[in-house]
Amino acid sequence: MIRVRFAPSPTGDLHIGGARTALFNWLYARNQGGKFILRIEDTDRERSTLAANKAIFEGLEWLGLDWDEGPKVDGSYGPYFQTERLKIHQEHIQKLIEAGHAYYCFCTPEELEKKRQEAAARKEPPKYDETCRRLPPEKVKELLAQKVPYVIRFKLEPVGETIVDDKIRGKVVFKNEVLDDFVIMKSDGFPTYNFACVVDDHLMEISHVIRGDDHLSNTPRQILLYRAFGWPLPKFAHLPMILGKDKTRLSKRHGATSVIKYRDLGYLPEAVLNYIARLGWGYGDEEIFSREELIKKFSLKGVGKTSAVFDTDKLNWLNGKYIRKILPERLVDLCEPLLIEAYGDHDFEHLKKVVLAFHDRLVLIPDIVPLSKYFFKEVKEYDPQGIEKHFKSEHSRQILETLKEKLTQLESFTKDKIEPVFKELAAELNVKLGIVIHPCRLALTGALESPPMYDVIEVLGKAKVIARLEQALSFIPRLP
RNA sequence: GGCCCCAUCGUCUAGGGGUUAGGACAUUAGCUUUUCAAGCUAACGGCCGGGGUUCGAAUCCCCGUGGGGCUACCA
Repeated sequence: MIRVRFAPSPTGDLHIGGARTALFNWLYARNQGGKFILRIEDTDRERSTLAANKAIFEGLEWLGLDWDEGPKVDGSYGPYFQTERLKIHQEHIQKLIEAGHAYYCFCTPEELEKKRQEAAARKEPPKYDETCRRLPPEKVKELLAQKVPYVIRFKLEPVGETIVDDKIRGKVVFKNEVLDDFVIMKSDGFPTYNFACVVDDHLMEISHVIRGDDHLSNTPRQILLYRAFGWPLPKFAHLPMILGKDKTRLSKRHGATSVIKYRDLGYLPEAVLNYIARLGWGYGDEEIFSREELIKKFSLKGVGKTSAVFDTDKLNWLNGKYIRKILPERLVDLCEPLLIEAYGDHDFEHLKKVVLAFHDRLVLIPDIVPLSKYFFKEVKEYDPQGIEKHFKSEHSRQILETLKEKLTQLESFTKDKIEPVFKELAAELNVKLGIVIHPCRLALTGALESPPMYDVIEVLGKAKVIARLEQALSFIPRLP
């Protein structure tokens, strides 16, 4: 049985990088018919917050990455919050101590920091000097009795090498002598990442550890722990990192990095999902993948080794693609609250027509607000360039005048009835259609660009159209 | 500093000894004679450098360079 997990630490929103890791795990599980497990690594008591927990669930849920076991979903391998597994971790730490694989260390952080600096000054690797590893048992007992704060360190034999057999990178060899006696339990009694991760992955029977590249260097330490326990190794797969424009690790400096922020900016979850799937993964020449296609086509073989730069332009393109694909009702649902917020309550049928007029031209959902302004607000001013081009020309006044008359006479105010009016007028004046349309567009919208003219006229409605033509007609004579 | 990973257009990627090095985003141009988008077409643009191996290297090997990661009582 394939069992994979996403194991974020709740110290902030779900980041793009984390979301991509979650996605690849989820895809692998779904593709292989395995289980996707969510485990919250909250052993950093200082930085973990409840709000961050919620934010992670929210991000995953928005992307539709459902987990088979984890918080809110029972499984038989719980608990899924690491801090609730404290007893389990402590028991395992005791086992290692008893087996002679771990020991108490009473060095203070200050002492360690000092030693590190000294080592750096001597240009030596800042390894732990094993002071406490050599403490006689009586001394240890004494210090424990005196309640001197301590951590537990893993007793690492600095000989031989540890090979990480990675599904993406192949065999990676680490000499054990470059490692040191790392801490497995902090002085607050909580396990460190490397320890808790190993114990939980084993107990939860995780078959594949798929995680970011930044953990590759941690893997030999973890493998040594598996060995000390006598446990079998899971398969490892280290994903390439996601970088910002400047090729450094993606962070707040690069703008929006939290998945939820992308929702708030007006991106569609399927667009974000599609985009991050293509970061580090490819499938021939294909670019657009539905969730189902992603599940069908995903494989670890398709995952590359090179880090990827997050490119907002391409995300935007995808978002536009997906917006054009979604059902009208959904687009209306997405736009309605934004329009109401900007322009107040409006008749739903009218609002619906406005939104659909822009279906082809949105990149981000909130684009609807500025684009549709003239459907909700009066036209207060005209584009200056437009005035020059379309209000000062030979026929502009006559055109608007005639349009007003002809449109006033129209019984039904629909596209198919509106179109002939323009065609006839252009023919009468012997000018191109644009000559008639441009001044009209400016008069009705104040702008140089809009959806197709007849659509705008129909949606605007007769009363507003006539009123705006009159407004323009009284404006033009006042022009210098 | 030590150790580890990585290197194809600006960006995401396909290709893994013999290809005109393919696609996508972005950019530029053209077409859509109602604008702007959308759509379509085209152009621009790349195998980090140096050594090998080979008849032949973007592809395999080594070195260099560049970028990233780890080296915490963070995960």
